[in-house]
Amino acid sequence: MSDISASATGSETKQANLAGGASFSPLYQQIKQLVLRALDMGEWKPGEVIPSEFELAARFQVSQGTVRKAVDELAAENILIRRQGKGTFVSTHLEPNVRFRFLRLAASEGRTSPTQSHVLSCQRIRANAHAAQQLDIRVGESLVYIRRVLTFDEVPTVVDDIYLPGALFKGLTSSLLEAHQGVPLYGLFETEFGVSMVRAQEQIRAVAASEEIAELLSIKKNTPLLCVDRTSYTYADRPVELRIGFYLTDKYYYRNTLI
Amino acid sequence: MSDISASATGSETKQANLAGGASFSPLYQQIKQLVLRALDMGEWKPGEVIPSEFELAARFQVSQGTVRKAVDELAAENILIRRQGKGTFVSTHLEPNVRFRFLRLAASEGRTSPTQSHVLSCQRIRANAHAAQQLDIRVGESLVYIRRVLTFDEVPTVVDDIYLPGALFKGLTSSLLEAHQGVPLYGLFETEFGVSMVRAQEQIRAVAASEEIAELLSIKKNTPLLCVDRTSYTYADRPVELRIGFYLTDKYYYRNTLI
DNA sequence: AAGTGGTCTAGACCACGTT
DNA sequence: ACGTGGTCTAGACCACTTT
Repeated sequence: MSDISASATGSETKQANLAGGASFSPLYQQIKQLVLRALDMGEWKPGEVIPSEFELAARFQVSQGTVRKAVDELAAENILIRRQGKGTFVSTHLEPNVRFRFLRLAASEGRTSPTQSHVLSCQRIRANAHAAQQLDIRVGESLVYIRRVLTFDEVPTVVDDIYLPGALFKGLTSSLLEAHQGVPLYGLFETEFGVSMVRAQEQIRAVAASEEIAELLSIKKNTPLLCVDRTSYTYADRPVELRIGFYLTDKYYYRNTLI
Repeated sequence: MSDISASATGSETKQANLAGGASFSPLYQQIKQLVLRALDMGEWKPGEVIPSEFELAARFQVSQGTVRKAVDELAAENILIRRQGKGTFVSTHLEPNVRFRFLRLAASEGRTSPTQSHVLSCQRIRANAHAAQQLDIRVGESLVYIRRVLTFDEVPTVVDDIYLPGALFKGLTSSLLEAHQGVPLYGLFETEFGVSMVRAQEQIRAVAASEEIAELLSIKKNTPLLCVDRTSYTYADRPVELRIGFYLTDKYYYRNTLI
């Protein structure tokens, strides 16, 4: 990124001819990466305003239009939120409107009443090979393991098994989770641990409910469930969460838009 | 859209103050709608080039930058494809790279070999209440009903039940489908019937395989399957296909990216 | 009134593909 | 050499929010 330095005047074009030689990328992509890096370093926290387009333009020595294009992409990825007249803000999982950004279950009919979350377990374990690979850590390193049940409209509907790198989530305990009842997990991760989930990849299968899961959802063994395998990433595209969810889909369904 | 008429000179701004009064929308959104309308009218067919940005700018009496923004959005929605040096093309389901744009099943391990499609049924039926509502037609109107099985790597994996408005798909018969073996259905719909699927909405559940479906997939009854309920839309956002898919997910999974 | 993002325009040059 | 999309800049005005 060291090629963002010289200033341009008049209509002199500043095409991004990198010094390194290896990879080329347009200026606005470089700006985007710089903004992402600043977000990753915690320079601006979720919910806060970032500097105006002109301030960023001055800081990075480019025109406002170039900053705009970088911010446009980050806004399209829900990482930033523009608010006309007010500024551009860092997205947060605590805002009511994007609270369930990553929960794709919708009701077959009618409303979705307030969701309830019950934590059944929160303990430290050691990473097995699969978790280590997915989370880009070493086998045997510390993990936080959380099991919880989500209840929609009084009906237990989701069992989540969540695995987090212990190094990033020091001090995450049952009592901390209990102390933040009603706060979405991803919101708590943001405020308490400075870890923002920005993107996730899911793999979905149909499975038969095990005895264990069936009991938690008050259903019969072998009831068909969605098994949703999720890996979540931060600003810097590092994987920081592994989550296996079992979704009961008789009253709710997983919705998706293909484009 | 009648407010796209007067020409602007110099730095005189042409903000989109509509005549109708009801709804306002930025110029580039109006251009986008005009392009969509042209696509819907079949002015440019899938695979063809559309006019250059400057030509479109002249046609709609706006600057090239405004056309660019409209085309940008359409390209982001995979409706148009930009090719530097060549032009902007209408997307098609026949291109190898986007052939399986709407099929989200990926292999758990390794490759996905050529998919085989076997049509089991293709007949005219009358729309029931549900289909009529979803497809925005009247109960009792003619539908084309197709049942087919998709086979991946020699393993029957998907059963699709497809419902199409008869009025749009006159002449769609088993023999026509057989005559186009190897061509994806959506590709055939484009070339033979001028119907382009541009967007789709899916609702996913886990279900137990019925006797009937189990037999088609060579599995045991009650095996858990993904049930994927899809409604597909054209350029003008009219629903033109209803599809219920049953996916066997022991070797394949449904993948999804959350942003 | 001042500051922010939102839109629109115009012109320059670059990279790619075709002729 | 030419035409296409891709990038970058600069300046104008609009709409919204806060002071």
